[in-house]
Amino acid sequence: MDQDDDHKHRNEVTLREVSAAVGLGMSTISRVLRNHGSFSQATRDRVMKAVEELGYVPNRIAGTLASSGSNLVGIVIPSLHNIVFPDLLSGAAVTLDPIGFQTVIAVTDYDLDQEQKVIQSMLAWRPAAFLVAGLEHTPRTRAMLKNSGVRIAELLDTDGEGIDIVVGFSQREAGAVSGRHLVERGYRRIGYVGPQFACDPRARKRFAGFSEVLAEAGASVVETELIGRTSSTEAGRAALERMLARTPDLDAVYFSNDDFAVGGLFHCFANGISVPSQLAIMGFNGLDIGRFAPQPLTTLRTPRTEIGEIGARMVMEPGGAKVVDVPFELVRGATT
Amino acid sequence: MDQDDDHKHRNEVTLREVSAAVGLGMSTISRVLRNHGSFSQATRDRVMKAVEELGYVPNRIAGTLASSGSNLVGIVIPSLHNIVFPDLLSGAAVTLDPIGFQTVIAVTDYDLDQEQKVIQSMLAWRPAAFLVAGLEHTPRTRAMLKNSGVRIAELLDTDGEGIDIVVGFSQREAGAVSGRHLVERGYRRIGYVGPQFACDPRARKRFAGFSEVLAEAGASVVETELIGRTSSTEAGRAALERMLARTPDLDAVYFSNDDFAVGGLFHCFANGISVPSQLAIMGFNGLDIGRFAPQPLTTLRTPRTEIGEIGARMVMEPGGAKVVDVPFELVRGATT
DNA sequence: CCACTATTTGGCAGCGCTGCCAAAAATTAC
DNA sequence: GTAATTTTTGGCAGCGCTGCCAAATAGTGG
Repeated sequence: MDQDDDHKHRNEVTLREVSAAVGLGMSTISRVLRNHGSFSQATRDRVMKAVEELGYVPNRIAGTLASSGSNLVGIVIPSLHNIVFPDLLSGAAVTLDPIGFQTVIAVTDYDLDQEQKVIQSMLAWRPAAFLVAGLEHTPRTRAMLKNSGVRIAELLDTDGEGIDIVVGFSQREAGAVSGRHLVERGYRRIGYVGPQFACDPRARKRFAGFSEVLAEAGASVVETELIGRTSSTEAGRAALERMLARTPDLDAVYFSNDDFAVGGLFHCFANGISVPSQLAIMGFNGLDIGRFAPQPLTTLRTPRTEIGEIGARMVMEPGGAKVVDVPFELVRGATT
Repeated sequence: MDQDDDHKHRNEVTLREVSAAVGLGMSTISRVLRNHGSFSQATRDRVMKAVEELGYVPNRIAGTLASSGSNLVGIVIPSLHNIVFPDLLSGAAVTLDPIGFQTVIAVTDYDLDQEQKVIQSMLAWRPAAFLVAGLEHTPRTRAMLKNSGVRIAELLDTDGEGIDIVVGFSQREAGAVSGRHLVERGYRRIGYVGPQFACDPRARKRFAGFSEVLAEAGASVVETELIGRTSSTEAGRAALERMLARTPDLDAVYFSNDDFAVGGLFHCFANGISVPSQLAIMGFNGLDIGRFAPQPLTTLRTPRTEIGEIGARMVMEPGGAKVVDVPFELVRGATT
């Protein structure tokens, strides 16, 4: 029918219209709008008035094409359902908002092929910079990123080779610190609950550091439960239940994140298992939910907001490749 | 100097380069890449090969400018720290991803002026559509959105006048249903914990529906605790503690969301208050955390993922303004 | 009052791509 | 074989803006 002809030539107000209305050249209007170059105060007022009246909205697509430089920053994260990533975004926003940069967020669902796809389509918008969670990428992703010439920061993890800027902490070391804590407190028969390793390379690294420390101390990871996609209370609760059914004499369980750990804690409450005397529980991330549980959870507080903020800052600043280590902190609660 | 020349002319591969390499006109390359119009299989192969070899990444900025139609969908939400909104995004992604649309997410922090700002700057990128949480906007926002001619869906709330498409449920009615549940189960001295009303208009509407039902039943909201920004366990826990200190003889508390409610539950566990015999607790949203708590939380499961999905679908389809009501469901747990 | 320097303005090319239409090549019909 | 199609390809204008430079205007000093 005819719903299509507004598709073509919307009666969009363009610079030309504003220019005609004010009786000044397009370049002048453009300078005023960007507050760049020189013009008189009188001109400025007239332009602003016309812009207001006509409801002119600058077209950044045209602007960017002409000036080759967008105000877009691509952010690539595996999920929004793990609080870590919204926190990362908030941190980045602290840096980016005041300087007028806009974030374009893409979610990969912990899938490197999906990551490649979203990065490719973001690249088509020629972002000024990229923030990407993690160091693991397909070779093709890495190549695209390198060739693009776009500044890129990889966040959260420092165990590995980065493309340009890397901001995070050693996941391996975080796992090791957790393991050391449990060992020092005398736990020996320890279980582990975490996501499928294929899904989350950072969890895998933590587990590696963790089990290595245990081995050195003559303890060991007696039981392992690997959970599919979700980062949920349910999964943690069910995992602990299954694990205890198989091996009732565990004395501690290390959960790959606080959501799982809280699920575990719930299982204990619901089944009269006393924590930590019968079973100790340790989480990871330092979430609010764990901190204010009836028994505060022992966990590792990760500096995710700072990582977002620092990553964004570094990617916007000139300067070469760098690695920044942002420290985490072990928080002893009442569950170990 | 010449430091300018890499700024200006990155050695970007453009259609022209590909065209030269293949020995075909630019239009042909363009058609192949968009799989639009006709070309021979041989041509397609040659083009794809050259694209691969040169590492050509199409420039959508130019493409969009030329064709006036972007593949961007703007999504505006108040926060990422309340699971409701990531769920909304996931729902929208279900619709949008397969048809090749890219989401640009902006967060307003429950601030309508901020919302206006982000919508204005998104508009500069001429998105194909907008999804916005809530019906409350500044007059200016509403005007911009209307004049833009961009298709827009307002999500989550149907109590009020929408701009174009509205997908959600009646927040008022949700509050009323919750109130009715508590009244029917015999609770009379009831407290309410929720965010500052100024922050969250949807919570305000629920509260209105809730307290109206109570009033009709001769019960009433005896105590109210309003919480600042966060949607956190801590806030809920502290609020309940303060509330009970003032008014120990409450028999039920309605929390504006499950995060608060879980905080409340934690307070009860930690202080030996037995739920629901001493104090009943009701939440809102149907989060995983509440469902798998030691005592499953009574709550109202909200269809946020579906709302995102339906909203996105409607905004992409032709057709006039519509309101879609997506039903919620009361889930009776063990806390009332 | 004029030469001379700041300040403000306008014109034009072109960013990289797509839509349109016409030209060329391949295919079919007679 | 040629005429009539159909399929494939190329050329060109222009999307709305910005960068560059030249033109106009205002301001200064002698």
